[in-house]
Amino acid sequence: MSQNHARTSRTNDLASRIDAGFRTAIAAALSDYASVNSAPIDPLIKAAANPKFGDFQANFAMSLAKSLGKNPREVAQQVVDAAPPSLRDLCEPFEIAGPGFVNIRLRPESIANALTAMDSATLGVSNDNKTHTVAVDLCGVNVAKQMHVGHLRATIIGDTIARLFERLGWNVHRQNHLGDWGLPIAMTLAALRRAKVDIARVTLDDLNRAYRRAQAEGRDDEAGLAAAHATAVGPHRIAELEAQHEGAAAALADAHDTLRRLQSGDAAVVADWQKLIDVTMHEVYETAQLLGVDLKPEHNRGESFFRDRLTPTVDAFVAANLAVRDAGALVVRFEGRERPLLIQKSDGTSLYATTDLAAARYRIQDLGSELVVYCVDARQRDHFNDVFDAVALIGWTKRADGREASLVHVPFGAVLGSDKRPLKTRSGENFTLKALLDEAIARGRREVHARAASPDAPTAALSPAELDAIGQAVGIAAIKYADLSSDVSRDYVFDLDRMVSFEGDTGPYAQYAHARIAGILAKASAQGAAAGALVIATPQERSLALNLLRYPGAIEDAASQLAPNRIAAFIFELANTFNAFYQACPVLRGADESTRASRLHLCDLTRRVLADALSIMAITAPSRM
RNA sequence: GUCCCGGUAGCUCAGUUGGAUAGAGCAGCAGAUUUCUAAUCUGCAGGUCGGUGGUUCGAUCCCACCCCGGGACGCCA
Repeated sequence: MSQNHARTSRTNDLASRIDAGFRTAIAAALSDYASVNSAPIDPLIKAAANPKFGDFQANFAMSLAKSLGKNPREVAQQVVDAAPPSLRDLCEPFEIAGPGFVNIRLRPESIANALTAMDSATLGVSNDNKTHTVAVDLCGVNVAKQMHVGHLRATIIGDTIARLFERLGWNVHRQNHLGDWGLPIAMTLAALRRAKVDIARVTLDDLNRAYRRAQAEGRDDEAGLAAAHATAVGPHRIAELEAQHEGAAAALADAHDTLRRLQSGDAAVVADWQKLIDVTMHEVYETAQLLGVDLKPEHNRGESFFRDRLTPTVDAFVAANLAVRDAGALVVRFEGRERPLLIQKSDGTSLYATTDLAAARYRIQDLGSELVVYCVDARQRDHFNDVFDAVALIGWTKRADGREASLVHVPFGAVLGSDKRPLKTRSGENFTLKALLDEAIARGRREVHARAASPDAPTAALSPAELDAIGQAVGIAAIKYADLSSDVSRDYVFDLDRMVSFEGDTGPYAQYAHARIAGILAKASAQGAAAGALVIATPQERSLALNLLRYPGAIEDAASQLAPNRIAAFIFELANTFNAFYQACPVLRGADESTRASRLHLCDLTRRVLADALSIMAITAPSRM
């Protein structure tokens, strides 16, 4: 995947100030030479590969020296000598090492000052004040179908990306592309109406069964019939299959008729269809709430929303000479690609690509998005590749203000069982999301209750209901963190034992670090101890402070790369460095007053950054656990 | 057959426009605890970065070919 999908205004953090300082130094040092290159030279500032090399390193000298035909260490020295005071004041004297690396070590005062500057409501994260707009396609449930693990990913990855941009001050449009139109819905609807079921009173589970039954009924058993003839089974069996075939044909005809009435606005059918959606969405919203996901009716932009835009979409491609007839269907062809994009079936009706094209146009030209993010299963990679190319071909990536929007698919991998096959129940069915979450919550509660049983546990005095609430937060965090903490495009094996573990790179580990800090802060508050001026003295304080300072950059990187795992990696690093600090640096006992005040300040900042980062993934951070 | 995605420690995975000795977690081993919550911390051990060539001062990263695994391929979404 290509890198920067979103341009965010870069924070004025330490790394940026070092970067700016070196740019100035390079320009000054190089003014001696005839301009080698008109482009500004990137000082290539990185976090140091190893603590013994300092905090940051600048890697510009090697490649630059080559183009100048000079010795890299000399070039590095010349640049270092030209460092402006703004840069020199920040750092200890520079060291030139190896082939020409510049090692940069921050002065403790610089760290304390930068951290003090970061201590605000924004925590140093930039805010674009709604000058950018993004649309995020998420969730994408199908009406009358139970949510399964695939929807878990489309929902929480989408929600995290949406929250990430909200945190950066973007205008965010959540788009729930419901499967609420077309033949599958009509089949279920027809079956329910035939059975005279009161649709408003059924559960999603009932609907799910009706959906599957309708699918099975509607399956045209031509293949079975042909096989029966070929393998010479008895006439009785063939008659049975023929009857089934006729039944299927009748069900299908009924479904088509229902679809026609739905599409032409038949009031009774439309009313039942709406009930079907209501029942489905009621449970979807419940699940979303359980997951902490911001998903509401106003985010619905399902297939039905685009129904009147389908014909104009097809017409536009025909008018632009971008679609051609092929075997009765309309296809868009691409240069250098065998695979075409079907935008109209030979019976004249449209299909999913048509809706996606209409939706892309809506998101860019009606909503004004400069970026449209699709959180959809990786198996639809080719499909979106084609759709995006088609949108570009017809020029719909151009926004009202003339700027180009980009469309990006964030493909996510499958959730696998321990057999490395897509997760299934014992009976071979897809796991419903609800079943999965119930199990995780039960596990979280078990862990929390077990620990509260110890008399000196901080949770010992809590009521069972309070412990249940914490346990639920732990269980949900376990699942969400596991899902979001590795590159989302990859498959992962669902292993509840690992996820719910309080050790290692897990949600509960992060929550635990937060609870530990909250415990100290509560105690400090009870003792009347207050945070004060920061003093960075020990290696653990330094490490914690530097990690805190990385927060704004981590958030910006996560956004520009649409990579939730970057947030998780930051959280894990921070929780780790905090725990090391906790071990080595007593806050409330055995420390003089100024040390205590400084460490309390570090604790307070760490807690807020941790809670803020977790909130972007919509993971709750309990104060006790 | 065409195209897409992946292959890094026993297992699960990071690796941010090519940079110093490839990093974590789990599992294993050795330590630390009358705890500001040990759900923790410190240390040890663990690698032909799928393979072979190429580009480069320098490659897990870029290019070519090959091997293995997964996926998608016109009227489902």
